[in-house]
Amino acid sequence: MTSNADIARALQELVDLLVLAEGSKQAFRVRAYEKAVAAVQSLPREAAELSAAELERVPGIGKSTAAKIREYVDKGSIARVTELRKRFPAEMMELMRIPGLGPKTVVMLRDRLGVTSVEQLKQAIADDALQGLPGLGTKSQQKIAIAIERLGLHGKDRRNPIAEAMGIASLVVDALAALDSVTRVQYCGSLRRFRETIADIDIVVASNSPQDVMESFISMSLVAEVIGHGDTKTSVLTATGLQIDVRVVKPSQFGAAILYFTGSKQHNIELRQRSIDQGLLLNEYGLEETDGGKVVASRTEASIYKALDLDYIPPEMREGIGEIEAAAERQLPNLIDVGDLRGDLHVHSTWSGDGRSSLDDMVAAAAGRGLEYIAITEHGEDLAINGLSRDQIAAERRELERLRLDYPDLTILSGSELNIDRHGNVDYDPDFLETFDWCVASIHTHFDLSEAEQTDRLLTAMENPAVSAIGHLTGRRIGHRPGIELNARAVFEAAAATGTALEINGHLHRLDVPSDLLLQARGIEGLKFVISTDSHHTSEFANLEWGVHNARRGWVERSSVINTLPFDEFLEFVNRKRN
DNA sequence: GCCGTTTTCGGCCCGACTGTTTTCAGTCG
Repeated sequence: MTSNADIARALQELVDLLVLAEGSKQAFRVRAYEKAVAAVQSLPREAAELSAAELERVPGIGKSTAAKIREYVDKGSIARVTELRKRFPAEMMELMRIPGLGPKTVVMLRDRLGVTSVEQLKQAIADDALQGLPGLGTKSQQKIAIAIERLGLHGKDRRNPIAEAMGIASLVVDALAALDSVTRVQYCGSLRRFRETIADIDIVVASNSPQDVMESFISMSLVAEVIGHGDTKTSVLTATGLQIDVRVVKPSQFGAAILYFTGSKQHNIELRQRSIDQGLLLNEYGLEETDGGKVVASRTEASIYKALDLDYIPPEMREGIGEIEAAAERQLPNLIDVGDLRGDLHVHSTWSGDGRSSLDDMVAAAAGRGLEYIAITEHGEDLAINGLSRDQIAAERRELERLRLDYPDLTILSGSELNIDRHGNVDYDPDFLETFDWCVASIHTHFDLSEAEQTDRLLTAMENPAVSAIGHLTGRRIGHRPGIELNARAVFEAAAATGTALEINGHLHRLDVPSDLLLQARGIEGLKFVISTDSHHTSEFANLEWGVHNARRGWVERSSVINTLPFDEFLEFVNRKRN
């Protein structure tokens, strides 16, 4: 069946083509289809199973888009797209990837110079043919030449794994926060919304001395090149081509500024529309009355949402997929905070071949974080090199006995991270499996099976009474390895039916279950999650926070996360499946 | 193209920066 992701991709191509046809990203038709893409992506049902009439009832999808979705599902292509492809072939679309080149310029280059590919554009620049064209001078020609050289390094569609971006953002935030003239600093953009890949880093600074801030920023050693430098806004590139934008505002405008720079674009548009409807104007400096300009709110994000008669919407949810309507109706999900988590059920130590902190250190770190219970889950014996034999597990359990005496306030479970083989079987035998308090089962091999095979092996693993949770569901490594193919809905329904929790792995390289799949899991009765760190080092208990961010992005309710429960209730969940 | 308890037509978010301009178009977020 055609997946929602497939349909969204097809519509996105239509969006990209229409930008050229309409001459602007802001064209209403472009924006309408853009909205439809987001609607399909966040649809909790399979769009392919809906009739045109049903599709039209989805907000953001009208008569024309509904027909195109049906056309794509039924015929595998959209006539309008095929027609536009002839006008704007793929090579020409490539030109749109060059930073600084927009639809107007791309079309003009074709009409005036016959340029329809990057190679032809390079030749035209070599021939000095660009300058003199309307709106283009020597500088434009130079900038385009440089941008072509860097294409791929930091083009418009370059995206960086969140783990890399988070590290760099933290460096800059810490450096700017240390300045005397700075009162607040916050990274914003897709990083704050906790998207898994980040195009560039946006940082907002509250200060009355913007010049000081900008000078400190551009003198940082990680800055390789300054690409834009104004009174309040500076853009730079790092040596690896990652773009960082710093914007300075007055402390009284900080809330409005971080709201604006956190986005998403669609969320901002909807907030501003709502403002207009209430006779207000919203920009990055504040929310003010349209007539008179009296500022209604600006210092904090919360005050702006309140002034717009909305519940506070956390950054992770600001994607323009219905969160504003939900906030208006007081129907936002009851989201989870990191402080709600009482336990971590996926922890390794050096007993596992890939662990990097000792068992004693891991337990001490967990206790230090104030956790009430943890499961030590070394790799199962089937994982070559890293896994533990039965004898090793017996030996480690003796260590656990000693540690339980040392940490009376921490319940320490003897667990395992089992390996799901290609047929859905796991390590050890049923009798030995019963001796564990908690087992999470994960896929570590055979990433290239078909969707049906992957789904089957997961379903088989979930039927095993010893398997209390499925670890890092898709097995993806963000930016490095895609996840396995799987029928997500079938897996979610089986997890709910068998009483198997799905792990939300908080490792920044994983964030797995991915948030887009979590959105699809909304409304499945009885489905439970466990937010885990997959710690291999004491520092990685911080992954609990990342896991929570990812869960919030997926609108996961606190009540569906089992490690928010007091230990005895958590144990009830485990035993319900075992008995 | 989508949407609507004041609209089925006429709206549709807002501003910074750059390079080309002598007041603005294009791009970007």
